[in-house]
Amino acid sequence: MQNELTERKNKLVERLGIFCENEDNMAPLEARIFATLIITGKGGITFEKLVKDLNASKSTICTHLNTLQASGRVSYFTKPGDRKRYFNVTPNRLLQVMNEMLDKWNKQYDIHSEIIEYKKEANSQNTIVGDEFELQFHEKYLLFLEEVSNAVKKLKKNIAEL
Amino acid sequence: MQNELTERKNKLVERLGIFCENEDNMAPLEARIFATLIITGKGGITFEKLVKDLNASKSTICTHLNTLQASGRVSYFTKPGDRKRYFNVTPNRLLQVMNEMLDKWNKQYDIHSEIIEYKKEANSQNTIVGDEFELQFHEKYLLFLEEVSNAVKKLKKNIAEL
DNA sequence: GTATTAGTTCGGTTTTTCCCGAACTAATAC
DNA sequence: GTATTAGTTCGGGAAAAACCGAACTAATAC
Repeated sequence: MQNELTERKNKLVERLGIFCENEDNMAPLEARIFATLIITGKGGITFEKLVKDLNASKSTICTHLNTLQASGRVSYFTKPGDRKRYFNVTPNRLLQVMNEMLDKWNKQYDIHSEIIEYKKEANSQNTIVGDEFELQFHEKYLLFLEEVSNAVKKLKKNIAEL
Repeated sequence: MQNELTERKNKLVERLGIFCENEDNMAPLEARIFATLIITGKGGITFEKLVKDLNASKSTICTHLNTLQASGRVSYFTKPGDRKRYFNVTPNRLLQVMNEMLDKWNKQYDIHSEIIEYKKEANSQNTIVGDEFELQFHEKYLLFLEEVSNAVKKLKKNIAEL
C-alpha cells in the first residue's frame, strides 16, 4: 500500500522532472529536485531527504537548491528546535509563472519591434522593386503578443482573488 | 550605409539567436540559423550563404537545417533553373507558435491532474490529522492553464482571419 | 555522359554541462 | 568548549552537446 503510493510518487517526479528538463532548461537533477518539491507540497522536504530520495551527492543538491532559490522558485522555512531547512516551492508560484510568461513575451515584443524598425529602414533604402521586406509576420506577431499578454494580465488579477 | 544596415542585421541575429538559445532550447548555431531566417524573411536564404554569413561548417548547417525542418519551423522552396534551396521560416509560423504553447500547457495540465489524483489518494490513506496534502496550488494551476489556453484558442481563430 | 556544385554522412575533437567526493565552514545541542 | 550534524566550496572527471573536416552522394546544367 505504502509502496504503491511511493512508486506512484516516483513516477510523477520522473515525469514532471523530464518536463522541467525539456521546457524549463533545468539540469536533470535540478529538475528532479524541483519536481520533488512540487509533489511534496507546503510541508517541505529536508536537504538530507533529497539526497537520499534522489540518490545524489550533497554537493549537487546544495548547488541546485541554491540556483533554484536564486531564481526565486524555491524557498525554505525552519522549525524551532530543529536546525534542518525545509525546502518547498515558493508560495506564490503561480503568480511567478505568469510573470515569467509576461517577461518572455515582452522580450520577444522588443526584438520583433526592432526587427520591424530594421526592415522599414532597409526598405526605405532599397531601390529594387518587389524586393522589399514584408512586415506582416512581425506585425501579426506583435499583435498576438499583446493580446496574449493582456489575457494573462487579466488572469493575474482574477486568480489572485481566488 | 550598406554597412550600417548589415551591422544592424547582425546585431539582431545575435540578439534573437540568444533568445532562441535560452528560451527555445536551441543549439547556438541552430539559433543563429533560425534567427537569420526570421530576419531574412520570405525571400529565403541559401545553404551556402548561411555557411558564409554564420562562419560555420557545411555539416553543421546541414544538420541544424534538418532538425529545424523536422520540427516544422523551417521550410524551403526552389527557383526554376537554380538548384539551390532557399530556406525560410515556415509560412504559418504564428499558428505554429500558438499550437506549441497549447501543447506545452496541455502537458502541464495532464501532469498536474495526475498529481492531484495522487495527492487525493494519499490523503485518503493518511491517518495523521493536519498532515494532508493541499490541492489548492494544483487546482489553481489547472484553472489558469484552462483559461490561458482558451485565450490562445480564441486568438488562433481571430488572428487567422486577419 | 560528364563536370560541377549542392547538400549529406560520419568519425572525431573541442567545449560545455553535470555531477561527485573530500575537505571545509557553520550552526546548535549538550 | 566540544561533538555533531547541516550545509558549502572547489577541483576534477565523466558524460553529453556542439561543431568541424573530409569523404561521400545526388542532382542538374551542359
